[in-house]
Parts: sequence; structure tokens; C-alpha cells
Amino acid sequence: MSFYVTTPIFYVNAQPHLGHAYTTIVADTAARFHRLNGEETRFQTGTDEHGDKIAEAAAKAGETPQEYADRISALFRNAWPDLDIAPDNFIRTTDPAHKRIVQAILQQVYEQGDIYFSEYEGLYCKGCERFVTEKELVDGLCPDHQKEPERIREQNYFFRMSKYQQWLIDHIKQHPDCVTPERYRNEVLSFLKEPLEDLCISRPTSRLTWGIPLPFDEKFVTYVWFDALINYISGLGYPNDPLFARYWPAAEHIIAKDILKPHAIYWPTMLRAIGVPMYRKLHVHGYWNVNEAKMSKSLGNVVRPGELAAKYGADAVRYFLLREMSFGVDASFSEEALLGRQNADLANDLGNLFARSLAMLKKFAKGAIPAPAADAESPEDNELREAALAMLDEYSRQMEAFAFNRALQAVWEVVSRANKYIVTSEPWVLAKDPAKAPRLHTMLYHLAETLRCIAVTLQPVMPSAAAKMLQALGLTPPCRLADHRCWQVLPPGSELHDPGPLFPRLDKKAMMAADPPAAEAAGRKGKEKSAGAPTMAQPASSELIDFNLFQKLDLRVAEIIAAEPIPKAKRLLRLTVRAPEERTVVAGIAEHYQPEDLVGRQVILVANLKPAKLMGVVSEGMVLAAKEGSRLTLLRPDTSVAAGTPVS
RNA sequence: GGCGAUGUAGCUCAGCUGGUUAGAGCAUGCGGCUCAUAUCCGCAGUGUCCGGGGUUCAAGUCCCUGCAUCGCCA
Repeated sequence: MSFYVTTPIFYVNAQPHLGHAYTTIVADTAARFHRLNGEETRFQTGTDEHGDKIAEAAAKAGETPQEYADRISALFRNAWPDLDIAPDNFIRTTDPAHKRIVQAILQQVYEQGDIYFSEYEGLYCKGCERFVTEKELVDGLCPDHQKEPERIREQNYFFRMSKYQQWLIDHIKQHPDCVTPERYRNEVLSFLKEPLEDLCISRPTSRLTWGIPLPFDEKFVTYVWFDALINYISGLGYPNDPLFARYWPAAEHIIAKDILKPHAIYWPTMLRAIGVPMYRKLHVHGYWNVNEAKMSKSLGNVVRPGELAAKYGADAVRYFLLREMSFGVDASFSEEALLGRQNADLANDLGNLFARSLAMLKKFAKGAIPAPAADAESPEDNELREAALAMLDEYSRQMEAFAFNRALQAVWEVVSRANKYIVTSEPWVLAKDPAKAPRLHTMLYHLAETLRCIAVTLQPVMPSAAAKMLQALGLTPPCRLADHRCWQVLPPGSELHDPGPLFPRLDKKAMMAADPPAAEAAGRKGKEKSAGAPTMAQPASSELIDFNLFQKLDLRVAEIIAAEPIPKAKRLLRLTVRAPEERTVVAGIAEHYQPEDLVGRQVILVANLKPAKLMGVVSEGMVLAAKEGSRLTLLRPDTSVAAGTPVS
């Protein structure tokens, strides 16, 4: 058995955000789970780097497209280790091997007559990188980009997707699990009820050069999907590498619902056209809604996975995302909810269970696995054992079905049961009577075995904490599931190690932004003293702020890479800065600085200011300046430093 | 406009093919224990199961209709 799991390759026009992180954590967790099942497993992620938007962004940044793609691609690649994500392959569409394979496939499909040349006319929105219909427009503007699309008439190459429509319908009907959860399968089938249009797969080089040239017409490059989707097989060295033969039949793609159509319709028909079997499964997940109001200011309004991991740890972030989202359905993210899970599930229930268990094993069993005695068993022991073993099965079923929340729920039922078991068994009472040592040791043994089952299941989800738990029990991770679906795995006498607190208990007030707790505290006080009317949250009256509040400010050195006046605005300049990601900042400095004098200059940026629209331009931050009367001067570091360097 | 999804306790959600007093976790209140990260255990609740009709001996669960939110398509 083998298992091949992929994430989409992420477009390098944005930094990694929560959605990317979730998809990739799911893939990593699935990969770890299948590896623990003893399957040969491969996990691939990567970046999609061609297209108009990339070429434009690169030009703005004063870089070549390749330099720009290198830089952003590295942001993705480097984001994953912080979340304990370990892909086997990180593919880039600019990899020479990938380009070669894309060209070979284009040539093949062209030769067999599934690609034809035709003319197309329509409204094209540069922001969307696609043709839009009249009906999509609002007041003649693209609703997403507020720009008027251009009328373009051009000749292009088209892929005969329609030819494979009936085959695809039949395939999906015959393989009910190939698109999952079911709601998305239904969506695909309903879409397929209408006749498919053929897929435009090229762009003329007159308009776009940053792409893979068509092998049969050098005046064109491939367009988006025919380039990007192929990564799933080019990353396996299609067609000749043994990796392809081994892993492709076991391919399972993970995507967010926004790219369902390309993956459930374009990709299967492409595969069919080149004679490659359909992938095994497509797993579709929903969106994370981020509730801005409840977000901590330190994170701004975009959740940066790296910052989350730094603040809460990879284990907690992974656990939260997997536990909180029911796969396929949208879920909401808030730091408050994350803190809730951290404290209730991880620190109180699980962490404390380990702490108290290990403390008792140390105190009452000399820090080693005690020997159980058959004649000292009680019904509670059996119940606990049955529950733990049943949980392992349930857990596996749910993990295989990508129902991570249910898998974890099943684990936590055993966590909770173990806590009850301790209270019912009262080991501290047994310990006072030497005659009850056999019962005490038998009970502790069952407890340790339960901890083992729990720790084994948590390996894919919380790799680092689970490893600590297993080591504490004297085991050496990774521990395969097959070796742990039974009782009496821990050998009596083997030594235990204190892992220390596994999950810190976090103070909510300290972790959250300064203002929400103020309102909460006011409410609580009111309750304690009198049933006073609800009071408005008042800003702290004191002039002094505490260090915590200061720390919420994300100040950084940024480099201005472009500056231009904003029409009709006397005082405003639109700055493009690198910090180190690129962003647009509107600054009220037009009366003091000429745009051309600013380019290349370093400034201090408040990077986590809530974005605001000024004269129709969205400003993502502000630059700091000193103001003396009518004079204004920008702050800058004493000596030049790398763009993005934090200020503290 | 067409199709579909969702609407259940203060919050987040479970409730498969209709069947006894509608559930879980969190939060809240009270009690207990002391091995433990002020942790854990027990008890206590509260719900016009979105509104309105209908089918049925029986509906959160099926049908019709309305409202709200979201998605896909045009």
C-alpha cells in the first residue's frame, strides 16, 4: 500500500496565510498518519509561479520575475518547518524538469488533436487574469478589482475538454468517493449537467511572456491550469520515474473549495487526454472565517501562520485547526477559540492527565512501569482498556475519512475517561495501605497503557508533543499504529521520564489585545458588586501603557520601492514598500517630499495597523514621521538594514 | 433568475434511513477530591430544534411555503 498526498501549489502573489497553512497541515497530518500505518507515503507541496500578476508584481518590486518568484516561494518553503510540516517534495512550476514535462504533455495532446487554435473575443480583467462576462460587471467595473476590463480579441489554443465530459460524469458516478465530502461531489455533478466549454490554455507572448512556451507555437505560453495542475505528476517524474508508478495510483489531492472546478473537471479531463488514470481522491475543505473584531492586534487582520506558531507553538495550532474544523465545512478562527482549546483540551485535560499520571507513577511505582496482577484487576480496568482499544479503531476510521475533528473527539473521550478512572480508583488512598500495592500497580499499569494509546494517536496531529509523551513512557517514536492496537505493550520495569509540562496554561488576558479584556473585566466587576447597568468600555485613562501593549505594535523597517501622487489628494502619496513583503501604504507627506526622492529610502512602518481606505486606495500600515510645527520629517534607521527588520 | 447548502442551549456544533423525558464541549452556578499545570470528578440547569402550513398513531428528522445567511451557476 502506498499513499500520495498533495496540497495545491500556492500562487506566489501573496504570503502564506491561515488557509494555506490549514491545507498543508491537513496534508502533513494525513501523510504522518499513513506513514504510521506502515504505508509508503509521499507528500508534495510547492509554488505556482507563472502568470501576469507575478510578472507585474516583480516589475513593481524592481526584480525579474524569477527573482521575485524565488523570494516568495522561499517564504512558503520556510513557513512550513515552523508548523512541523515536512513535505517530501517541494515543487516549483519554474523547475526545469516541470517545464519539460509540461511541454511534452502539451506536444502529445496537440499531436493527438485535442488542442486546437481558435479566436476569442471578450472582456478581460487584468486583476482576475481572465475573461469576464458582461453580467459579472458592476457599473462596468470588475467587482473584485474595481477596474474596467479591456475588450480583447485574440487567437488562442483550446483544449477539447468537452470531449471527455461524459467519461468524467460516468467516472464520478462509478467512484462515489473520488470527490469528497459528498456536497462537493454533488456540486461537480450538477456543474457537469451543462455542456462543458473547451478550455483556453494559452496566452500570446505579446501580452504575457512569463510562462512556459507552447512547444508547437513559440508565440504563445501556457496559461495557468495546464501548467499548474501537471505539478502533481511532474513532481513524481512522470512518465518514466519509478516514483510515478508507485505513487500515482494512490494520489489524494487536498484543496480548498475555491479551486474545485479546476481540480474536479479540468484536471481529470487532462489526465484522461494523456492516458493517465484518474487520481484516487479529491478532498475539498472549506474556508476559515477570521473574525476581525476578536483578533488580537498583534496579528493584524491577516493571520500569519508563522506568527501563530511562534506565539502558541506548532502543536497547539495544528490541534486547533484540525479539531475545530469539520472537514468540508467553513469554520471560524479566533484567537479566543484557540486559547480555549489550548487551556481546556490541551493544558487541563490532556497535559494535566499526563502530569498527574507520571507524578503518581514516580511516587507510587518508583518511576517505572509497574507490573499488573491479574487477580487485582477490577471492572474499571476492563472498561478503560476496552474504551482505549475501541478508540484506536474509531480514530483510524475517522482519520482515513479526513474527519479529523471526530478522530480527535474520540481521543478526548478517552482522555476524559482516564481522568475519571483516576478519581474512581483513588490511587492516593491505595498508596497508604501496603497491602493494596497489587491493586495500585495494576491500576497504574492500565493508566500508563491508556496514555500510550493516546500518545500514539496524537503523533500525526501534534508530532512534537506526542513524541515527548511516548518518550516519557519509555518508548521511542515514531510508534506504528499496528504495534499498538493491543494491551500490555509497555514492559513492566521499564523506566519513565518526566516530560515536564506538555502544554502551558495561558493567561487569556495577557494573550489577547488590551481592549477586549477591559470590557470583560468591567462586566465581571459589575456582577460582583451590584447589578449595575452595563458600562461602556472606557479607554484606559492613564497616560502610561504597559510593555505588553507596546509589544502589540509591529514596527518594522521598510524600504520604499515606489512612490506616486494620488490624484486629487494634496497631501497623500501612495507608497509601495517592502517590509519584507510588498505592501501599499498611503502617507500624508506629499507636501514635504517629492515621490522621486523617496524611492530606495528606508522608513519605519507600523505594520499591523488595521488597513484603511484613503482616497480609494487601501493603505496597509503607516510610516512614522516627526512633526515640528509645519515641518515634517520621516524617521529612518541610523544605518541601512534589511527590509522587514523588526523595531523594538 | 436557476440550483444547492445551512438555520438546534449564552457560544461552537452532534443528531444516520421519522419513534420513548432533544445531546456534547466551552462558558455559568453549587458540591467533592488532593495524585496533578488553581488542575480533575460529580450535580444543576436553561432550548416556540428559523417562521407558517401539511403527511403520520408519531417530525428537529419527510413534503409544501416564507424568511435569513452562504455557495455554485447564468
